[in-house]
Amino acid sequence: MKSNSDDKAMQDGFNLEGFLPYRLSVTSNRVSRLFAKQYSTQFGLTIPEWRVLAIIGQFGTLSPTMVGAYAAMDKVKVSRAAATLVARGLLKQSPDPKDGRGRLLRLTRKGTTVHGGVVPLAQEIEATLAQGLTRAEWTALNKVLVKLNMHVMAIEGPDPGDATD
Amino acid sequence: MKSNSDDKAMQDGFNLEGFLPYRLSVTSNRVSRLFAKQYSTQFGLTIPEWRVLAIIGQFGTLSPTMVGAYAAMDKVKVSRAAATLVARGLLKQSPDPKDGRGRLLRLTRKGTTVHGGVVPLAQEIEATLAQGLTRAEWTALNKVLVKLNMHVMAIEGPDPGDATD
DNA sequence: GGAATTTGATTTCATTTACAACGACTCCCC
DNA sequence: GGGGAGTCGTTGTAAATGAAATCAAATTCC
Repeated sequence: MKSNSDDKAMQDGFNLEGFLPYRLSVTSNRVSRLFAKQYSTQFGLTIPEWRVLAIIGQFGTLSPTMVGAYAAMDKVKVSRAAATLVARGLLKQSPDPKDGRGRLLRLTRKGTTVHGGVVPLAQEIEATLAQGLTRAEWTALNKVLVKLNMHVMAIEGPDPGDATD
Repeated sequence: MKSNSDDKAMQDGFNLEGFLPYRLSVTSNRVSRLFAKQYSTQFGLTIPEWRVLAIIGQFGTLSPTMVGAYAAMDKVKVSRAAATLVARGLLKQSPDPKDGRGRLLRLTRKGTTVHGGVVPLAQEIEATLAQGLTRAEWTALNKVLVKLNMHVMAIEGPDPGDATD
């Protein structure tokens, strides 16, 4: 892999490498791939699926809409992820007695077991990632991401849901 | 949108909100959406397309492989983005005289013009983003993302290409 | 020098995804 | 209490994506 560093480079001041949105995308995708691979091989779960599982494990019985709100996923993705989790016996879906349109999602016994295995894996991967940064960098990164996210939300206006992966 | 904060929450110590890979994904996707919308409406370009355009604008004549290396895109995506850019007359593709398998991509006159419009838009959007953070936070974010990216590369092993969006 | 392997780029195919339409139901208001 | 508007969740469809197959040309190794 040879580079033609001088040919025409830097003719204008633009440099993709130093372009933050690009960096953000590349790093995020790389991290997501790492997770996706782990969850896929160890539990046969996609990222949307494990997010739904994590949220319901954390908050208990929830409507799909609530799951989407907590997990920053649009309703289509929640619906399909929930459908496959139900099909695999990890989630139970029942009608909402308070609202004929709504559904309620909760973990089955099996789902609880899987959730119990999934959370430690997430924390383990996160710990591996954290080893690449100092503690100060890590907490700063988290804080700045939240701040940037809120800023973009303010610019972009209302929320279409989130999280491509 | 009412919350059931106490029902069952925090039964274990896991909290998606504070989970860095999740934060990274959500913020990255939101930023990408913002860019995608701007490029789509103002230039009719997708993100892969504008990346290819930006890279070739920056470095001059390049092979698709090189474009992929600089832009962190896998070769399929480069190939398709290049094909549509060629079809729209922004790029010219020619055989590589040095290597019968290779191709060379360069900007057409029209492509140069569009590139000249695309870069300022990118910088403008970036500037808007930057307003949400202090200068120190901004540079720190960039640096930490690079560091994290390198760490994950080391863990994950060889590079399959990148950048979903 | 010629078979076997490797590499650059494209194409094919199965999967994933987003967008829009839909059916079912609730809410609001006259 | 009945009609219109809005909401919840699912499904259909068209585009985007990635993995593997393919094709052509170069490189390697007897």
